[in-house]
Amino acid sequence: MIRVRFAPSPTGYLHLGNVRTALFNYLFAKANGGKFILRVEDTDKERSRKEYLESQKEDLLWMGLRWDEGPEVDGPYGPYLQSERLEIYRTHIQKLLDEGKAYYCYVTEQEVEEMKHLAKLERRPPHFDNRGRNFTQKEIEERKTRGVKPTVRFKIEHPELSLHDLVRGDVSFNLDEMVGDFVIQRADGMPTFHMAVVVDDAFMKITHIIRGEDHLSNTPKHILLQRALGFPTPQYGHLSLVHGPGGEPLSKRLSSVSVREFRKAGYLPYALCNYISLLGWAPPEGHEILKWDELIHEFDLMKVSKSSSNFDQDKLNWVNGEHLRLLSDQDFCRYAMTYLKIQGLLTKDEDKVHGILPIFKDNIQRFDQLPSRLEVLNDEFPYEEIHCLQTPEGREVVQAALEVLTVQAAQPALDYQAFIDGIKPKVKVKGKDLFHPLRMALTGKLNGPELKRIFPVLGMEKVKKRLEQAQKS
RNA sequence: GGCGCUAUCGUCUAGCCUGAUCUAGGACGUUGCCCUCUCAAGGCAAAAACACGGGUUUAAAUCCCGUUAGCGCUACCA
Repeated sequence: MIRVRFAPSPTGYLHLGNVRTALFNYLFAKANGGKFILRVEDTDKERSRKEYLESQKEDLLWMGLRWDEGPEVDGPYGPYLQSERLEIYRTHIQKLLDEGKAYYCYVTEQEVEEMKHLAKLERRPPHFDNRGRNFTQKEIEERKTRGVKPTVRFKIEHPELSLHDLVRGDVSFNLDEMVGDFVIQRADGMPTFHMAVVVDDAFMKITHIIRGEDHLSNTPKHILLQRALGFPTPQYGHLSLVHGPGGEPLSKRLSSVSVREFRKAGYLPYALCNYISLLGWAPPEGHEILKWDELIHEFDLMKVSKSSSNFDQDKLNWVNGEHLRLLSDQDFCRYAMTYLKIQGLLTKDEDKVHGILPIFKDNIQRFDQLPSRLEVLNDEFPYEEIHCLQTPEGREVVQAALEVLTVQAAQPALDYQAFIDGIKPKVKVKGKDLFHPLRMALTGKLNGPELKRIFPVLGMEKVKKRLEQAQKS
């Protein structure tokens, strides 16, 4: 049974890079009949915040990435918040201590800083020199009386290590050149990330660890820890990082790529997933627009690119537009209404909005373009471009349209084709010069759905009123 | 600085492992044309890339070495 996890720390909002990792985990699990687990890495008391945790869960759910085990869902290996698992880490740290694989280190944080500083000056690799390993009993006593609180460090004994990474292939490390003995328990008694991850992944029976490339250099530490504790080593897959449009690394500060912003902008969640999947991966058949089920079926972790990629808003917009067009009118309305309601943008009569929504389907890429489109329903609206109404030709068109209306007034329903056919012989212009003033007069905009479709929803009375309004401009 | 990772059109990528089928394919974007009595949507077409330098080979985008550039890690953050 394949078991994967997504393990965010609640120190900010989820962004494109985070959810890509989550998505790839999810897709990998689902394609293989496995389980997707959510674990919260909140051992950093300073930076972890409850509101971030809530927003992260909310965003994940919105994306459609429902976890099989985790907060609120539970499962056989909980709890799923690291802050509630402290006892488990403690016993394992004790075990390492008892077996001499780790030791209390009385070197202060300040000393470590100095060491690093000095190393930098001397142009040496700035890593810990393991001095705490060899303190005499006297030195330790002396430091204890000074009030020094010890950390626990893991002894690195076998620094040579290589692994086969699911996405990167064979990778090898020599820890001697990278780091010294590393901290597994802080002076305040809290476990560090390395300790917690290793213990949790083992206890939660994680088989595949799919995470960002930023963890690649941590992996040897984790493997060493697993060996020392007698845990199996899971399969690793390190995903390349996603960068911003300019090639700069994505950071939590860039709110423009946070899931919340995408949600606000009116993207379809699975369109977003579809786009994200395209970052570093290409569907074998070349069809890039994939429905949720197809995505699960086609996605292949082994085919994910090793190099990092840049986020491209234009392509996301295109993907979303394509998905919008794939929707039935009914579904389009449902999604659109939900969006408008949640974002508090539904300021007009619900039935009216509902009735007109489908005509915009071919015309928008995201739902946040809807409010502007819906202005057609207003009794008054600004003209986006008044110029075409003020030219002699423009006035002629409006005038002619009004004349046709009075002639047709006797008829029960306004017929679009008859309306246009009526106007044509009365004016010299045609094509663009004919339709632009009409569109402007009726909708106030340069573009939008076909006039043919706008016409019936407006009705005779409104059309007439608008033309008269345009005449005055 | 050390260690690790990466390198194909502006962007996302196919091809690389298993050299010849690559005058390098697709998609977004861009430009042009068509469709429609308008914009958009749709259709068609064009411009656009193997980072650089050395090898190996009859033959290299593909294998090897080096250079350059970017990124990551180098925390008592995760």
